[in-house]
Amino acid sequence: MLKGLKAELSRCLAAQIRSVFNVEHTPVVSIPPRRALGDLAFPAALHLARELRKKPRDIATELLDGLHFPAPVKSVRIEGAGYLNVFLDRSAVAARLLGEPLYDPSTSAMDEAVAAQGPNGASTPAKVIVEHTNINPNKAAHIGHLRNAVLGDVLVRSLRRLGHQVETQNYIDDTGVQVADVVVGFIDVRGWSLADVETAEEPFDYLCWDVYSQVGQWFEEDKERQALRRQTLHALESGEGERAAMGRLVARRIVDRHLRTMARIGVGYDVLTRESDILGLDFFTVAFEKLKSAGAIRLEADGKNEGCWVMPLQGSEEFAGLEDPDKVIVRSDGTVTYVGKDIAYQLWKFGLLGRDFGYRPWPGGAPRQEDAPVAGTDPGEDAVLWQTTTDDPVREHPAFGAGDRVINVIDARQSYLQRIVRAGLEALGHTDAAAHSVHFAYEFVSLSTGTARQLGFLTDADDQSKSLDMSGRKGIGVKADDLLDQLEARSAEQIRERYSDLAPDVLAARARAVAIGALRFFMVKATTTRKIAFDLDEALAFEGETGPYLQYSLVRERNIRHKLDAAGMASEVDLEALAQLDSELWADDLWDLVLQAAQIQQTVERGSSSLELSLIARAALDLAAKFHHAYHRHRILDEENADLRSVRLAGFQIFRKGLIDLTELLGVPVLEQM
RNA sequence: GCGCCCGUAGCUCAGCUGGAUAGAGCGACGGCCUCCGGAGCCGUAGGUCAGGGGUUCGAAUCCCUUCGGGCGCACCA
Repeated sequence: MLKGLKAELSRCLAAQIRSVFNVEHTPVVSIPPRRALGDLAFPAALHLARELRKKPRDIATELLDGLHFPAPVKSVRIEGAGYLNVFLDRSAVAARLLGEPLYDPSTSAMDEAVAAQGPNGASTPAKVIVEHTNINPNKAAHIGHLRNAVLGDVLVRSLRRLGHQVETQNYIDDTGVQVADVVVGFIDVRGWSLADVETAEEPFDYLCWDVYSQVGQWFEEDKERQALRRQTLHALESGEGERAAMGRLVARRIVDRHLRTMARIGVGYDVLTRESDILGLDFFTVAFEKLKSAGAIRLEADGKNEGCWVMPLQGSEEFAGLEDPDKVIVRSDGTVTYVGKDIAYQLWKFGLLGRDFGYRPWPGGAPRQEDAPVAGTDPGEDAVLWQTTTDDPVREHPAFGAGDRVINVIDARQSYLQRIVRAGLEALGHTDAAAHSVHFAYEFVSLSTGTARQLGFLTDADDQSKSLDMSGRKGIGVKADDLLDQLEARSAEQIRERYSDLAPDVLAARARAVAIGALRFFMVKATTTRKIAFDLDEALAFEGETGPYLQYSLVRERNIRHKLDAAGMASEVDLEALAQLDSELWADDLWDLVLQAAQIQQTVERGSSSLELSLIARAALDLAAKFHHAYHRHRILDEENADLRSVRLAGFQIFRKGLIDLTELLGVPVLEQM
């Protein structure tokens, strides 16, 4: 909302700098730390000090002489070291903010470089592909997977809000070792038939969680047994026989569970891409030919990689200092490594492979979210969730892949592999695609020592100084659904304390909304470069910097409007009348609330372009905190001065508009009551 | 060994491209419901921003270095 005004004033000041000093400078705009110093600040004089060899304050003085800013600027003053600070007509600005949309597309920082290279020219928005979740379909989702899914989902929401065309993909590695191990677990360890697995009771993902850690131990007991893993892996890749059928069954049932878990928190996808289809449609064969003819890979005749096709990396500075300057793409036994498959997949994502998947709707459709508390996530009854397929593709389907930019949400431990995939694109001459391949790297989630001990993963004898890494193989971790269940139970308990006579379904729906808000906010709040030591007590807290804190602020705001309506008073301000009110009516702390809300577009732009989504969470927190503060200091219902009531109501309306937007991006449900 | 990330209050962390008196939350202590719901608000205590150098009018922020911690550097994904 504020962005247009800032740009306008910035241009104005740039013209003044040009006429006074004859230099080109694009002034930045900030907000002073205290309202007494002004509403906007231009540190231009400080930035020009070196170039002009003058004291900042002297530069500011020269600039101020003859400087004219248009309305709604009321005055300009020099403050501090040489800031040019602007004071605004608060009522006029507030009226303008309420009348305008929160996002101004004309000032949106659309990625023009990418848009211009799009197949349809710069007029269409660039297509961004975001891949996230990507859980191995062999066990229940745990809290580490939740971090991935929530970050990916918030990124998707933010990009869409800024006007980008986004396609959300969830990659299903249904032919990997992890699925193979569970197949071995069912067939060789437990002696189950296909029918046994088909009819196994829910929760199937919980069952597999145990089978997977069981088979891990079983392999440990006798290393010879690992031959079964290799045998199963080959079966999965060829797609033939009972083991392959078992693998398909396990993957289908597990993916179904994962989709339900994610639907619970309002996370959905456009298309599920399956590794088995990448193999079945010979994507790698195509990529392999391209790599060979581009000279990007070579067959090793001797040495430790004898018989392998390798991609040399030593030419690139990025990989300088590596012990082994070559990366194996095709193993000596002829099978393809993960990186090889991923290069083929990445080529498809950019539309550079020259081959496409077949598609069909996911059986049963996209899982619905119960009560749909997360805004904008209910896919609707007729919504189709697409999956890739080799056998039975349908003719009519949306166009998938062929993005202008690709963002892969994968934890930071895989940075090296992501860089090799990018190097592969470069080696094929696709410099643009390589430049637009983004690895959204976040640090992984471990368990705090307290929580690890609480759950019995650590004993008092263990090293208590560091957190415990989760491990599916060892069965160490907190299942996503367990955490959600606990959150729901905890919030139901708290709601019951406040409202003892709620109908069970109303109580359950509210408890779900609070639980989702707490969980999603928790996952986005942390900086992505910081490892989360997951602590159950902290995650279950509903006070302080939490999702429920945001939700509660909106409940309070709603209550004011309800009371105003009940008292026969206006619960919305008249914008024209508001614009005429005296700026002095706005207390500084109330005005802070407005300024914070007015910066949302820039926060979301900065958050999504830097992939630091915690900025969005922090902005929401800051906004809610300012509201709670103003709520206590500036009452509306018992205020006798009608102008003061208007100004306060306007401030709260701007707050609501802003925080509702941020909660939608974060996927934190908004409640009427809690 | 090489590369990336981290080191800020008792604990968990914010501090954006260097800029106006280092901020939150939790925990501790003390206040505030005859109410616009206390999942909230206000206050007190608590910090040589790991150490050392450098660049600058100005450094928690940029550069170098030392010391701690984490992750990665497979014919596993």
